[in-house]
Amino acid sequence: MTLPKAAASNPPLRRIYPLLCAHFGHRNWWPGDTTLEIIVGAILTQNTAWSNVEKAIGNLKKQRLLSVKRLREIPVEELARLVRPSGYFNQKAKKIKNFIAFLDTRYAGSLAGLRRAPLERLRPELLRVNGIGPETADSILLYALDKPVFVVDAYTRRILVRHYYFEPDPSYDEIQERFEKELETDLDLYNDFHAQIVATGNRYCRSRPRCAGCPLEHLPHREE
DNA sequence: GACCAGGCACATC
DNA sequence: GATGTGCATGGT
Repeated sequence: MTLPKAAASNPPLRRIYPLLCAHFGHRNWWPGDTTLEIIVGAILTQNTAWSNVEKAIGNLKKQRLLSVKRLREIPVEELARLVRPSGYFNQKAKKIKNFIAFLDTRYAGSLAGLRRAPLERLRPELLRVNGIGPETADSILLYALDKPVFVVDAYTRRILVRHYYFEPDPSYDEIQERFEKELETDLDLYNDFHAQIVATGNRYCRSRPRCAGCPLEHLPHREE
């Protein structure tokens, strides 16, 4: 693996965290109150701005739908209507239903049972649910179920590539493996580090970056 | 009006 | 295995 010379002067990955944390403060993530709300939010936020997800979650809360029982009973068309503001609403309604069906089949509909299962078993199971890919699975595992997996998202990829930690188009697994290898296995660190990355992405490193003031501004970075 | 946002599945080569 | 496409709303 060859990286440009600029990468040589980069601090190790784990040193990025304190830089971000000093800037944004401890984030105390995920934005959601219950296990189920976090799981639903993880599905609804796929390729979607969080502000839109909030509207959809608000609709679900208003209808008291954030329970396994109510989500099991509601017709998928009705669910789609309620999550409409989050975009891809037909697909996302199905995905939520798919998760509930998985929970019913494998864990007798019990979130507590799900939470008790070991990570090594849970991750492959979640990835087999249609509509749950690596990021959604890992968000559920880390933020809803307190399992120590590092979540990789578009911001993670964009920021690390821009600062020469990876060549363009790194794979999900490649990025995740590197974080998990170079960091202590620590739930709170995984939780807050990813939250810091999202804060950085939202504020400074969207597809059209605004680097001025970014806590990583002084690191070597690719142009454009 | 164009572009973008905390993906994923599926078709095709 | 790599690449392309559909899915869709709401903010800038």
